[in-house]
Amino acid sequence: MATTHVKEMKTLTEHLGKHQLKLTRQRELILGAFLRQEHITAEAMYHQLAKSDPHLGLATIYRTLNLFCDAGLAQARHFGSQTQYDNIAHKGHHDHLICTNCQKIVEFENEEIEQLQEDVARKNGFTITTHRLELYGLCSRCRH
Amino acid sequence: MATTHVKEMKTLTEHLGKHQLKLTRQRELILGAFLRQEHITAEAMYHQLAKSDPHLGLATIYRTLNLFCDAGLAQARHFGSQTQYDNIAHKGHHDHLICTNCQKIVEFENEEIEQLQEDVARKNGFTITTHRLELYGLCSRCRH
DNA sequence: TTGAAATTGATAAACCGTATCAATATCATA
DNA sequence: TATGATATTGATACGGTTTATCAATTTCAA
Repeated sequence: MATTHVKEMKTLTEHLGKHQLKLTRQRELILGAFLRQEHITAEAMYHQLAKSDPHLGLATIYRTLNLFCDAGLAQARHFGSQTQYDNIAHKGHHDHLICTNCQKIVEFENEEIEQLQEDVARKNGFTITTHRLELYGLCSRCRH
Repeated sequence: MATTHVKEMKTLTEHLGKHQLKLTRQRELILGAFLRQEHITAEAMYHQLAKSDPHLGLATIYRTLNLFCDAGLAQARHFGSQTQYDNIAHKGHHDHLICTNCQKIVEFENEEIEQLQEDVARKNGFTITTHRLELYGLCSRCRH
């Protein structure tokens, strides 16, 4: 973790410093695990990290993932009854096409749409830091 | 209600007939209230209808809004920790600009973006039934 | 090294939506 | 219109997800 995610680690420590928060073993551990994924739920991470640290509590994972959201490293997305925490770095400019029948997810990128989003934001006096675009429907297989 | 929402009433009764379901006083009442809004939560409707019918149960409202989804009159959308039921008739109006500092939400609609979304979906063999577009950033007041 | 303050783990509680079930309302049929 | 099979309702228990609580522990500035 230490050598591969220097940038994200810096983003986190800067956020911590700015808000009088502390860097803990658990936060480092969770950050390392989080950055390895594109998106994950708190529950999934709980099971995944049980091997590394059997005493790591679920509440700590929720708290930490929410902290990552505050720090701008993660983004919470409510899907069904659960919350997915998206890795901002991995996400980049990928938007999603999601099949509501088989749950298949196709990533896409569209520069024209991004541009129009900027236009909309500017017209309303907003400065965009991130966005989320999800198209729900049926994939070709499930339509039949 | 009776005279203004004839079309939606027909859609509902057709769905009811097709599935051996019955038209009840509660379903009529909830339909009338629902069609007056662009989107609403079950909880909000519960309080809103308490005046018209103090004994109307929350479970009935959930059941009925889900029924409207099945009938194609409504669409459920997970927003924050709650479920918003969108009025299909008003569809296309539920994209959002969200200020990450003050939580202000501005709704917008952009026909060009919608069109491009259709293009992307078609290229990937998808048929879109709904979508979610949220732009996160700072509003003009919070940027300063 | 010290100690004020933040964090943790365990778990209780809150929250949202669904399941259950006896009582009631609907509506096709006679 | 009256009947009765069946769908619906309201009240509430329940289940899953996330947050709040709090004593014990850890962090880190001085």
